[in-house]
Amino acid sequence: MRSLLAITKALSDANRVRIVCALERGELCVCQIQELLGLAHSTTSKHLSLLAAAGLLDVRKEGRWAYYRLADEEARAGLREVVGWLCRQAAQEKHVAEDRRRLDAILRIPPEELCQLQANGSKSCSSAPATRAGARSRRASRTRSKAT
Amino acid sequence: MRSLLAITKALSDANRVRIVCALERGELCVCQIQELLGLAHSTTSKHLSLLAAAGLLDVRKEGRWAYYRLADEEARAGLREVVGWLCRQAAQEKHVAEDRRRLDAILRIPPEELCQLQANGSKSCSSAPATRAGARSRRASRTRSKAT
DNA sequence: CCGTCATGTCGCCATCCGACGACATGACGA
DNA sequence: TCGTCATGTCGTCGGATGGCGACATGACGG
Repeated sequence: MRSLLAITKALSDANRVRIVCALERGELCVCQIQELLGLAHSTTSKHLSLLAAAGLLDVRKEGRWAYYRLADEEARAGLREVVGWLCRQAAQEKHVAEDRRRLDAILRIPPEELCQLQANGSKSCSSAPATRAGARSRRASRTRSKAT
Repeated sequence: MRSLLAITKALSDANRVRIVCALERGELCVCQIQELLGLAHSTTSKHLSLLAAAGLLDVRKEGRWAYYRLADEEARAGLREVVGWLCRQAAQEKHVAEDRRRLDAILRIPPEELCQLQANGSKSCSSAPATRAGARSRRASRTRSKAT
């Protein structure tokens, strides 16, 4: 009952379901997920830790950055089955469809830019992609140029 | 996100998972589930209501008695898939295996007897089936003889 | 080394949730 | 009709949980 409940409890929160659905499209770094959810980074980190502890997510650390993705070994415990069901159900909810749109916008912003904006206190930079965010980010894109 | 979260939240509690797994063997009346869980009847009733509200259970009222079973229309919303996965995962947990044993014992006690014992304050009559519970229940078994 | 930065952890607070007892409801039997 | 009985509902209470800010950690750049 331990691990089973860990999984069901992990999937019983709206923001965590949003994370899982977002990661179905591929791995994301913490700041991108934070931007998608619109939560404080501490809260985001806690959700990610909880999902990872339940075996649903894997982490890949690269320097100061952390990339989360759906666990590769899902098939082992039959997790892939539930995750697939979850995302299929979620796809019918408008909230998740909205998230897909927002994620598209977020992915167009370089992650370093995201972190800068988040540090500066601007809460929803993804809802204002019209600011030509990419322009100012040329400067900062040295550090992580190798990462996707 | 509404109904999806209702389902995942409903399955995020150990006692509710136990209920779902127990009902995989067939419908049960409230007093039998209450006895299996060892909870107050108000708590049991609340759990059942929550599961039914999420669409996981159906109720069948017969006189003063209420029988709960896994929802027939699960296939419609793809619920059967999750319930199947849940019970398969749960079957590997010793808690649920223990529940199967206890449920066997409970099913050997006439429901009216169960309710009498519960009303008399004896908490775990299923753990003491050696009292020849069936003997005294001959008197009371008129009312519900047609059920089951 | 030292500052900066992305992330993780901790402590706090508001809210949610599961547990219970007490009472309400509706059905059966007298 | 009236008491009894199985179940449902309500109010309450304590613990769990999600949210945040503040601080710790470890990596990069100087």
